Amino acid sequence: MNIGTAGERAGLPPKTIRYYEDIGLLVPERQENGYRDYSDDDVHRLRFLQRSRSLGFSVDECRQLLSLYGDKGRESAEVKAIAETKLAEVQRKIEELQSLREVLSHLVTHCHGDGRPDCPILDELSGKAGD
Amino acid sequence: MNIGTAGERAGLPPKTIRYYEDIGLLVPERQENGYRDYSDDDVHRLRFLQRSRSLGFSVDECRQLLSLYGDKGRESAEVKAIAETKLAEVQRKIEELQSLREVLSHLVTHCHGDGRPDCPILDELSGKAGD
DNA sequence: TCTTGACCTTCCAGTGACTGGAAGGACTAT
DNA sequence: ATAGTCCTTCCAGTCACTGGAAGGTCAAGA
Repeated sequence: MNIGTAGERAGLPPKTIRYYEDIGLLVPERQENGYRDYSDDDVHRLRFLQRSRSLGFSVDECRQLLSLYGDKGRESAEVKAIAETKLAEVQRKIEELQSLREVLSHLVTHCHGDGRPDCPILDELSGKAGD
Repeated sequence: MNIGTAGERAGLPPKTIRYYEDIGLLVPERQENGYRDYSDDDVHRLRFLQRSRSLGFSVDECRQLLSLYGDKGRESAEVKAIAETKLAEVQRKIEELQSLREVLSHLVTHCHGDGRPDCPILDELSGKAGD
């Protein structure tokens, strides 16, 4: 199967799939004409990668997950540990963004937003407003 | 004032400050020996940049904010618009991460995480579990 | 058969916002 | 004089792609 078709089935652009090959994530067979040849199994792995990436796993984490996926003798504890770490990271990011949201929404509601040049947002950013 | 001192006062590493100069965000005077010379006003701007960046504004947005900050005749509406756009982005990111958290925490709680090789996380990632 | 257009190939460069490191000059303290 | 810390520039690397150029391959239609 050509890269375009594989990409469609896996939900990934060909560019990305070639990149994954470059970094050794998934190296397909080649057809006689030099085109990459993806098997159904490859497409499965690509979809696996697509899902993992969209869940926020780094490419390196995906590499681990993929090798665990292919390893019949693996222990699910390893996989769980990776997922738990990621979950904690996501939680931390959510909290950071929430406090960021508080500050921004405070700024926005206190700015009259008309033609007057004085602006509480810039005042706050510049540190005028009592840090 | 040397770059190290300016960096300490503004909460930014010298490398970053030099980078900001490279991209034309803040170009300081030079001392006779060739060292960069930061005024108190420069430090103020650097702190402004540090705050804005940590609030999630892109460098380009910071550039806009900084020029509005220096523009006595600006309208606060412009500033408010930038902040509102950013607020909406932050909100969207929070929502994305929350749904990501749901999936991950579902995965984690359903994985027994022991020596057994079968693992619901990998099953889910591979698409076995009914997509 | 020719041609068009879509697909494929490789390679190189750019993104954003830094960060690391090398090589060398300047300054301070002892 | 010397050691150590700061400063300079320049180049390269990060992460995960993405864009584009130049050229090869293939399938369909006139």
